[in-house]
Amino acid sequence: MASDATGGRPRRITALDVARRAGVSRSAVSRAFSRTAYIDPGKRALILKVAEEMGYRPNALAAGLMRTRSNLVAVVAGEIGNFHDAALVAQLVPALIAAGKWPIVIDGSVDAEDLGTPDIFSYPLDAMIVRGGSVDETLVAACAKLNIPLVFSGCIVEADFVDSVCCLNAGGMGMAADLLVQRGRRRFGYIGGPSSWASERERFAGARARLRAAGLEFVACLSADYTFEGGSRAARDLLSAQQLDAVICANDAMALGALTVARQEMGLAVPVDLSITGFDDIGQASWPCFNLTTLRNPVDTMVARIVDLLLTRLADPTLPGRVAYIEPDLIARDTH
Amino acid sequence: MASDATGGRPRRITALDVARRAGVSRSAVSRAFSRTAYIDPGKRALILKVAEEMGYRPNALAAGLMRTRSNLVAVVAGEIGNFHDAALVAQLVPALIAAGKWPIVIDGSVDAEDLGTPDIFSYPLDAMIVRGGSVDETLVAACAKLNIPLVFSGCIVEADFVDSVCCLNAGGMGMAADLLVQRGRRRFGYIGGPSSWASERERFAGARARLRAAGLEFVACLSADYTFEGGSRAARDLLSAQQLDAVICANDAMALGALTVARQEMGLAVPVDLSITGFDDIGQASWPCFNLTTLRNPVDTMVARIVDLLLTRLADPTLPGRVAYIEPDLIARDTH
DNA sequence: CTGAAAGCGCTTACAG
DNA sequence: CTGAAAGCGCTTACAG
Repeated sequence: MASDATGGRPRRITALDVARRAGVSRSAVSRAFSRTAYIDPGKRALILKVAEEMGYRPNALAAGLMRTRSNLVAVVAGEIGNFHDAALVAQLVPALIAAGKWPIVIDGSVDAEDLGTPDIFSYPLDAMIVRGGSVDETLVAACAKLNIPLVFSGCIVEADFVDSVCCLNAGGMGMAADLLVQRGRRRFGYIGGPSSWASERERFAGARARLRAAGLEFVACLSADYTFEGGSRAARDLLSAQQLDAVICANDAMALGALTVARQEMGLAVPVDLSITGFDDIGQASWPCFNLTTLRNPVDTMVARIVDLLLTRLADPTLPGRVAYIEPDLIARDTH
Repeated sequence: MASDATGGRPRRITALDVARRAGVSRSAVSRAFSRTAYIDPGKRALILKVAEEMGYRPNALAAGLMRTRSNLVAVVAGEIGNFHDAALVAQLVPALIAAGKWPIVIDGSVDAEDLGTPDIFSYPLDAMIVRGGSVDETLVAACAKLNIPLVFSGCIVEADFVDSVCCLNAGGMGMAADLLVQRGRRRFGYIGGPSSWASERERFAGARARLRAAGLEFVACLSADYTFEGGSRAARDLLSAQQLDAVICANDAMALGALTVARQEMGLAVPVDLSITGFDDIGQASWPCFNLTTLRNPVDTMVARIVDLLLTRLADPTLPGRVAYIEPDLIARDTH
């Protein structure tokens, strides 16, 4: 490795280093690493061999300066502690890499406004993928200004350069409500998330609409934070204040908390005395100790749609904003 | 935004665009965005205003060509589906960003060898952080050749440019074994992970050593895959073949699976008939339906150590390889 | 098929 | 305090 005048970290091997050692021009080295460029096969082999020996790789940062693509994609994982969001990111990462894009993962706490702090928009991103139940207008504005395509997952954004993939929340929750009504439940409680989230409002509206269609209203509604603990607290409050025979929860984590409180603290038999449903079908929902009745919000389909929207938009940036709807499936297990 | 000759995506605004509009040189624009450079305050304000209007940000890729740092750090998240590893990545991401580094997250499946596929080493990474129970020699060799500092979490790597942070696995499992021996257990089973993992071998050895100190040996050992389902299967096999009064599991996910099988399928009362312990103290371990006795492998401490090792090494790349050991805490809940 | 040259967008001595 | 110039490491027309 080449030495460094400052005496610190040795500098990275460059194409010129390889060119000198192999007795060719830097252009030849560049061509040896290019799929499309013309170069004598024997010469290419020699260059690749010397490069391998010296530990040379073309510097993607320098190459990116010439190309129109950086292959860098920012992934904003709003609630990375949330089981379902974590599963999404876990599957999205390999899918992006397989598509030749490197995911720079960011948690929701990063402030897009503050120019003084590290700024992800310093990088010429190919695109940004955002997971979240609500739209961060600052992000959308920044992407618009910088002309960075945006893919939203979790809610629908209306803008020219933005694509969205979104679960049919209302329809899904409607199925849960229908199932419970049909089973004979009449006194419904609801545990939701922050009503600032579009996805939350859709889920609530979907459940309420189907209850109303059956001539029913929620007896009580509480909003929590999409966590097991939040669902536990909400269920404790709800079930001690009201006589209920069904609790519809806006996601699985809260439903599992509610289920645990109902059984262990309230001494209720689920599903004999009480029905509980969730949303997402996270891994834990199918654990035999829970066997939660829920709606599958399929991560694999979601990831496939996101990557598809991303690649087609990169291929044609002039495309109008598109929305991919994802159909949730009712998974009727043992808690309804 | 400037138009593009090719008619495709408009190109990004450059310092020259801003310079022209503001009537200054490109150097001045560059200085306006630099903390250290001298520039007239009024001129800086003007430039920043024009830049803001035009949506300009210095391109980190071009800037990185001149600097010694790219601020890009690769995070290899071996088992991103694993609850404990997922929690680690979830906390590591904001910690790195707060330290001014952007995490490019990679799943373990990415092949470091294959030059044809997308190659993370094309980017001049400041460092690489690897989470895993075993060492990928290919990665270590690649980092050595490219002089990229490496921080390992989950096992110890002996090399000049590599720092490791590692839980005291043997000591932790020893505490679990001691607790159960002291409680009067005599017929021990063990559910471990792949024995190719150093962490797995340490955990097993730690438990066995303390059993032997009490004159005991494991009655039966099985190795699974660190998942709830794997732990369930192993427990089914173990408990139907052997009469056991304690099962030590190498992680929490497997312990929760084993606990569920013991109670629901085998009709065993835990902790009356059988003790079960885990390792990690993942969030689910404290759910009231489990209340698992386990060893806390503290994610926050681990993340703090990783970032600390990273920053000190970047400050002085000549440092010898260091190891930060993390003390696990016995969390005695209700399953022992 | 090849090398010399221009240029990608930035930063940083260098003169002034 | 400022601008013109050199240079970071690469790619890509341009002549040959």
